[in-house]
Amino acid sequence: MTATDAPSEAPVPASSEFLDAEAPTPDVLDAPQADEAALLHAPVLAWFEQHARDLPWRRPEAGAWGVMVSEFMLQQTPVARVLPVYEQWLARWPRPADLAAEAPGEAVRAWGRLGYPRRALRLHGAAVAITERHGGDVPSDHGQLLALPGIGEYTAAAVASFAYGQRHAVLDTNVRRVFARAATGIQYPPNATTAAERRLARALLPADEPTAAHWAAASMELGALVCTARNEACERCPIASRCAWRLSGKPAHDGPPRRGQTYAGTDRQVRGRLLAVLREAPSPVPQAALDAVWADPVQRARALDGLVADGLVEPLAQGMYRLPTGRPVRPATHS
DNA sequence: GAACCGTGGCA
DNA sequence: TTGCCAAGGTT
Repeated sequence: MTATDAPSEAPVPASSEFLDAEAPTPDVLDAPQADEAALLHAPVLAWFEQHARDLPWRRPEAGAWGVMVSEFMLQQTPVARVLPVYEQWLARWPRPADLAAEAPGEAVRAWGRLGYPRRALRLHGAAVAITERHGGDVPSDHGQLLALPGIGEYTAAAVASFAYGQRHAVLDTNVRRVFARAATGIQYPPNATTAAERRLARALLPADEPTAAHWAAASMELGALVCTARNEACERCPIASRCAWRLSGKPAHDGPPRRGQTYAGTDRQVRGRLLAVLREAPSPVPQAALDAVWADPVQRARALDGLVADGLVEPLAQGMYRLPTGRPVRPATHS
């Protein structure tokens, strides 16, 4: 029997077919598939026990809020740069309500040079929503997490799993790369996350809830420390003997080039310079101070308009600008 | 789905 | 020196 002639039944090809991301995937794994997946779990979990980094958001005292803050900061930003900002952030705003009580501009300022400052604004917005809608406690429900600003599929699953021990497929760039290599046998995952990857991640998820939560953290850590994008360290990999990519001779990536980002000369660079001026200024700055950071007036104006539209900058009267206060600027009225 | 959104370290 | 890469989300 094959998957093609009996779609209503679970496909039962030989081992390794659980790796076929294109095959119809049953909700419940049949025994051979489950066994195959289980062979990966124990080595990775044991490796994690030995090699997991002692990161502050993994300590019990971090709580769900600490986990959530770390996830926002870690979106596209390396751990090493997050660490100091994370510590200062949690010391200053130990609970969501503490951040919610602040002006959003203070969150943008404290964000420093982590990059993508809209994340700071969204984290502030999430803190406000948590304070207003969830009694000040980070929700544990995946759907409620997903409804918060700045939280997408990955972050909702990560918070639910890491903070609350729930069973979710946590598909970040590290896990996607580990699965692409170990299970699918290719060097790099596709540019955008595919339905096949989600199916595979669900198929590989341990059935037991706490084990699934550990698996999520362990598979991610393996991608971050061993199965990295450039110099994979197969000699330190606990599942090297089962890695489809390695066993097939590590064929080079062939698909479309992985998207590169240009930066120099873009609006993003101009936005970054403009916001840096405002972050470092304790009080509103004049237009002239912003004009100094970029020569092209057209691009400069476009970037500043974008920042205002995004809510990252608040224009005042007399050509003055500042980080957002969160309170509407009182319109000049007569009275 | 593609484009856009920062910043800095490293091979 | 420069392109690649980093615990993504939103439009």
